[in-house]
Amino acid sequence: MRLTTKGRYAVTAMLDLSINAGNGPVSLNDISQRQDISLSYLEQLFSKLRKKKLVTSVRGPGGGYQLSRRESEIDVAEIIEAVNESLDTTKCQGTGDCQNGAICLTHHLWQDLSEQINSFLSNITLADLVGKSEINQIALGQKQRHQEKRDRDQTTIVSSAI
Amino acid sequence: MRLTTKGRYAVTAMLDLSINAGNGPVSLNDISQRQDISLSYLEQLFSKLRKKKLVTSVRGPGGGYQLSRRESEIDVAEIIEAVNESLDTTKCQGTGDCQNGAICLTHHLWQDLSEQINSFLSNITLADLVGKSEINQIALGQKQRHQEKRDRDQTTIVSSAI
DNA sequence: ATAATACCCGAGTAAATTGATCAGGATTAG
DNA sequence: CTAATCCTGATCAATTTACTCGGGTATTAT
Repeated sequence: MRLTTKGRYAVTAMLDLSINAGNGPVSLNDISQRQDISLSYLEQLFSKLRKKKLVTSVRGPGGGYQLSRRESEIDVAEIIEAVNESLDTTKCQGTGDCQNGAICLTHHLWQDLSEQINSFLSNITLADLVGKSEINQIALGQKQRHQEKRDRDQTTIVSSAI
Repeated sequence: MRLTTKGRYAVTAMLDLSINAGNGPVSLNDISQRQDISLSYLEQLFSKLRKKKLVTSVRGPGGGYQLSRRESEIDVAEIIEAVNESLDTTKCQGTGDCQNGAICLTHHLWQDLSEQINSFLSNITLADLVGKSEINQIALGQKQRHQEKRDRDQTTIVSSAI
């Protein structure tokens, strides 16, 4: 098992998408700024999320990404799996041939752990996360900082045009 | 978080130690053969386990390693942590400064998951694992194959001495 | 039409980690 | 003394991560 920045970024970005939906598609540029994730890296992650049909894309100006299902029907486990991070903790990926063909001493332990992790994460949907007050608090702060940055950039453009 | 062969090997080796204790110290050579783990790699892992006081060592012929506490007082979580695999899944290692100083959108999610994993693994001791019938079955097969290998090696030595 | 916006795609890369090997010491039982 | 065993450190190939770069292509606003 491996749970690194990759899976965390994917979940974070999907959550950002949920929270900031409502005004049409959300661009990766906005997510990149709000969540502090490199744009190119986001593109790679969303390519996988799109292939796994978790999001749909709209090209061109005003375009971006949208959730392809309702928030309540996308759980955290499938987002992590979509970006290729396996939640399985066994050596043999569950097959049971961990020690040259035979089962290893600790196979059952890892299998049980994998089930625990999986049931925990697949029972949490984006809707659950969006419903949490702490998360909305954090998101609010991020939106404000993002808006301020936009304003600054705008000022820069105007002043450089003078 | 990272749960790879390293942590699995450590738990497997400690379990082997529990099962095959009783006739004095267990040598890494035996564990290596029974569990199919490279001897040098085992040495690296046991160096860490010793520093974390989970095992004690006896040098010289007939030497090996022993558990430094009772089986019922060593849990799986501490074995994994002893070999440097953190069970924490947050980006910030729990501090809460995940996004340049501020807390990130998904901090609480990963914190909850980490607690789940930790409480699961720290509630399982070596004694619990040794008590499972499946595990003893597997261990029995490993002991037999190990004994057979010993016999073969012995024959080889004898015949080469002729 | 044209330019701007945004998605799309593949190659490349530094740093870290993993799992392993090798070479040598130190310690102790027989 | 000698063999078994622990102990230590160096080194290594392979893999992965998180990221950058350089180019596309589709769509829309002007």
